[in-house]
Amino acid sequence: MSDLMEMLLRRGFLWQSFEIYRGMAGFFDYAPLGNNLRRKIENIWREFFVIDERVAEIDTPLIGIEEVFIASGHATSFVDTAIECQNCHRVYRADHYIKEKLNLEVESSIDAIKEVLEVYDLKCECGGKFGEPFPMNLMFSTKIGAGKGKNAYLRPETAQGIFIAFKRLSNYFREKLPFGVAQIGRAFRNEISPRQGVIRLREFNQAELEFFVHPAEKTHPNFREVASDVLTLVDKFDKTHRITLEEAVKKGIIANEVLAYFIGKTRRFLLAIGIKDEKLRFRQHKDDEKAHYATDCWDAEALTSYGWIEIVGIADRTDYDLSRHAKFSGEDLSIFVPYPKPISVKKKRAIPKMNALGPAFKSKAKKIAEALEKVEVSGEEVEVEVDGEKIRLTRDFFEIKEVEEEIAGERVVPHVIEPSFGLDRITFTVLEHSFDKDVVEGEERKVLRLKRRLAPVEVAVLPLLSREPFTTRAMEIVGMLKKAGFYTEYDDSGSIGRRYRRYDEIGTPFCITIDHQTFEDGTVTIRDRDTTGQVRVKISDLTWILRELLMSEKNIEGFGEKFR
RNA sequence: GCGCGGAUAGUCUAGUGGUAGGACAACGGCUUUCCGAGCCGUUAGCCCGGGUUCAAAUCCCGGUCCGCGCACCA
Repeated sequence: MSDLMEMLLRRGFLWQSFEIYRGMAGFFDYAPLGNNLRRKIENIWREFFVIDERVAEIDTPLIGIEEVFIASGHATSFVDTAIECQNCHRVYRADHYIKEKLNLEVESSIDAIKEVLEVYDLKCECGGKFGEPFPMNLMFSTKIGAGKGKNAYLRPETAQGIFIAFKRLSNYFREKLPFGVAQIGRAFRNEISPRQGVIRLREFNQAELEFFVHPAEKTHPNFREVASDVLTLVDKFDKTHRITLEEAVKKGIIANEVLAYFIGKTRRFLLAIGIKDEKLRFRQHKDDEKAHYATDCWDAEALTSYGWIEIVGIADRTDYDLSRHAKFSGEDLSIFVPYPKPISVKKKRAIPKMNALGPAFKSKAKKIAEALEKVEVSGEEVEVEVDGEKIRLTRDFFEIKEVEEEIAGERVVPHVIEPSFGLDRITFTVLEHSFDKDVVEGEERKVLRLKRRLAPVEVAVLPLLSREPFTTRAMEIVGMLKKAGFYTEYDDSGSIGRRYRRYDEIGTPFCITIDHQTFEDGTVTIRDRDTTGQVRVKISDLTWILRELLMSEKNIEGFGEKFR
């Protein structure tokens, strides 16, 4: 086990779930410190992707009814049929293997695969025979209600809850594009063999933003803010670019400005929580790598002890999801977009002659007339559809009149740009990029150089001596700091040096020490985790000084007299 | 899922069939006090199930979990 993993376990960042029942792969508990860290990361994410944008956050059920995932495509592309070679035991996704070997599109059902295997006598590359095809269901299924119940799945991504609520959401945003909807929550994938600790989980935390834009206007009002940021891009041809976002869009490396904007914003967010720029890159998906819904997709990848791992996916999902849900639900999920100026067009319209229609069509005449008024006329005859019946009408039944019509706008199905964050991987990457060792007074120390804002314990209060009156005074200060809202710990166990190390290890940025001088002039010292330097400040100033220090990365030396 | 290796206290680890030991950590006490000091004490462990054996942490089988390789990761 790495030094970091050992510390995370021992000090209470991450624990294996179900440990007393011997555990289960793919599940982790967020222990007290890890839980606090992840929550703080989530809150900074909110600042970047909700508060700072035209974005609202919602929370939808973790359980989704079957219809949702049939429409979204997960029920077919997520529940794959697998085949295993009985000789070399390699497992393939059956439809992929058949496509590759036979160039045959095949339905991913067990029966269809079985038939293809028999008819074409398909063998493994090693020459071995395949066993019975079996389902490889990546969604957890369940039933809602008693008895037979209704088929349902635990959501494999948070996004679908947003698409489903689209009508309400577009109304909430007063039908004006662009807008975005965010959701932070759990998602579930029944991975075949999760490995690599928290990198691949069966239950994981996502922060997703669905940003809806006009398909013809993939621009973002704040693009200028990030346009000149320089970053590392690896395109789908594996070519590495070190360029500004503006250039990347201009050269067509990134398909559009919204995508580029969120790539830039994502990078700024990741840097703000302490991920190292030199260990961060954005990699474009190759054409065969993309999900079933995406046209262009960029992953933020971080360099960790597991190599480069995907921590954020930024995809242009186009109108795939909204169109699918529109089709499967029968609801109109488009949005009316007015033109800057109404366009006037000349059209030939049919004016129904009721005195001819009436006698000829009796009770249907009214409906025919209504249908007739809606169609555009091109020739001498016109066809209308009434109650599923097609009726041809000659000029005897209508007159033609040229009219000028104003068209105020059009209905469009928005495209969606989706930055999707894997919070567990991000939290882990932050820990890895923050974990450090240095030497203090000739001794190696472990120190977690978290951004101050992220520290799970923000301040530790330490009486220099573990006896009166130091302890009581220290506990009073703890009470004061807790009331002020700081995550505060009190600790009088062991020598002062030992205690400093304890808090260095978990990334606590500041230690307050109560010493002899405290009782002479009402001051204490603040010790900085990274420099181990100390300044002496008045107890009455402690709250505002800590608040200011924690919100920034300012040097403590500006806040008091240097002590050591 | 397959193959190889592993699992002993909170953590790290010694222990080749016969009394499970240490270090660090934690906790209590004494002492000391501004960078993992010292002394005394306490808590605490053989992954689970089965088998072989008079006797299993140790050998065998199965499972679980962890690591690595292959596969999978829409």
